[in-house]
Amino acid sequence: MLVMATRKYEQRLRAEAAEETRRRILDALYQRLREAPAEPVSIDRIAQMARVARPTVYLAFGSRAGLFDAAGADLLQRGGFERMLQASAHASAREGLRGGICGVAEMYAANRDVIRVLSSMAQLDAAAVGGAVQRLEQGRASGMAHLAQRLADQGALRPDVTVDQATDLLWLLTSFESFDLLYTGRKLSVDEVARALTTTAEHTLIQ
Amino acid sequence: MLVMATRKYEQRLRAEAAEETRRRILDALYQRLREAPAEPVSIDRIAQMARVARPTVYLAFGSRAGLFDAAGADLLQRGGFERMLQASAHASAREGLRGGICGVAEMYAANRDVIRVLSSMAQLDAAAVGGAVQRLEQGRASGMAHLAQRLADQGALRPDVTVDQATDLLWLLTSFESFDLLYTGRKLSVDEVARALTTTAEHTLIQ
DNA sequence: GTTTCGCTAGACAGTCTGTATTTCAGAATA
DNA sequence: TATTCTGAAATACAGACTGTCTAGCGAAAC
Repeated sequence: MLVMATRKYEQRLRAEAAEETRRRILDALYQRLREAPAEPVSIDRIAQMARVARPTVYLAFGSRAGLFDAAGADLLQRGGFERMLQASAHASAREGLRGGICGVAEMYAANRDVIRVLSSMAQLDAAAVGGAVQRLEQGRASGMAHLAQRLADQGALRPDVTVDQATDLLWLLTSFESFDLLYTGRKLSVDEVARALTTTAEHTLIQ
Repeated sequence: MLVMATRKYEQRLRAEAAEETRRRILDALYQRLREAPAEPVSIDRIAQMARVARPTVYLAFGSRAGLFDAAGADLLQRGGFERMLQASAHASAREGLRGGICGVAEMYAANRDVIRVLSSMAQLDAAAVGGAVQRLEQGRASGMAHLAQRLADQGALRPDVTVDQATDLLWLLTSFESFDLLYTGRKLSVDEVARALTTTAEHTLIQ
């Protein structure tokens, strides 16, 4: 009791089981958001769907915000964010523009309902989603500034457009909100959305 | 008791008092949203700020959703929605395009924080804001379809742009989300936002 | 003076979050 | 196999919020 001989545990199976519990909870959240994206989400409901006790959710994610934060990070990792950045880093900045817009459109479409809720929650209550959304948007902001600079360096920008102005418009056109206004609001297909956004960017920025 | 002789009441002062109570509550809501746009809103808090008992809010607006619905309607009525529609109905469709975009930008800027919360709430929980946001968006949708048609009729559209495509882009560029991505997200001034959106619309749609 | 009505005050049920406590089953070790 | 550790369940609790109900006050309307 007084002196406890510390053992070294490897806990392979246990860590795996814990990880699998986290996955079940995250998947339950995704499922819930997909089947009812415009309804409030209760932790209790998510726990039931994951066949887990409610306190287990807090054990695994710390808080409600932690759960949504983890969902955002999970999306970032598995949702094709890498592929998107890669597409926008094409040697030709013009090609990078096309690839980047197509990339975000596909990424947004693949997880539309989940991103919809995360975005809106972040707007409504900054603390409610942890930092996941901010991190994603931060990455997008610097990515677009970089792309605008490369367009300028390669002489692709219209002469009456500054790098800052190009960054602003790219920021707008690659946002989830822009995508969703056309995809959900106007019922366009992913391809049609990508085409509309690309055409707009090219007409306004490229000479 | 059994037979109640119904009197005719004029209730001038009383109706005025009731109307003034509604106003106080709405103004308290606006104030709260402006001073803390990214925090959850409790009815109790709003009632205290309006120096009114909590049940009075329910008496005046029926429910939480009713309150937000009324706020949306109030914005529609007083927020310059009329002026905006008027501006986009200029004889020249080209001028209507410019005026419409400037009009929405000013309207959005005047009540940015309130519209921000109403929009996000509508996305997260359709029932939480009544029909106010849907009605506003419905009006904007038909307005933009109308404007696109007039641009086509007056031969102002690029030959490679259909009326539907023009409607889609106008829908995107006149949205609150587009405005706010530039205004709050990129810290542009109202004029700069209006100019960016107008330039984009003209380069992409107008020949 | 009497009636009416907007509003207050207080209490209540129900739902949600977040936390603490106890307990169990099974994995990790010896 | 026996022991120890630990992820998770079960339960209960405090606190905040919504929405509703009651009783009652005070002032306007008659």
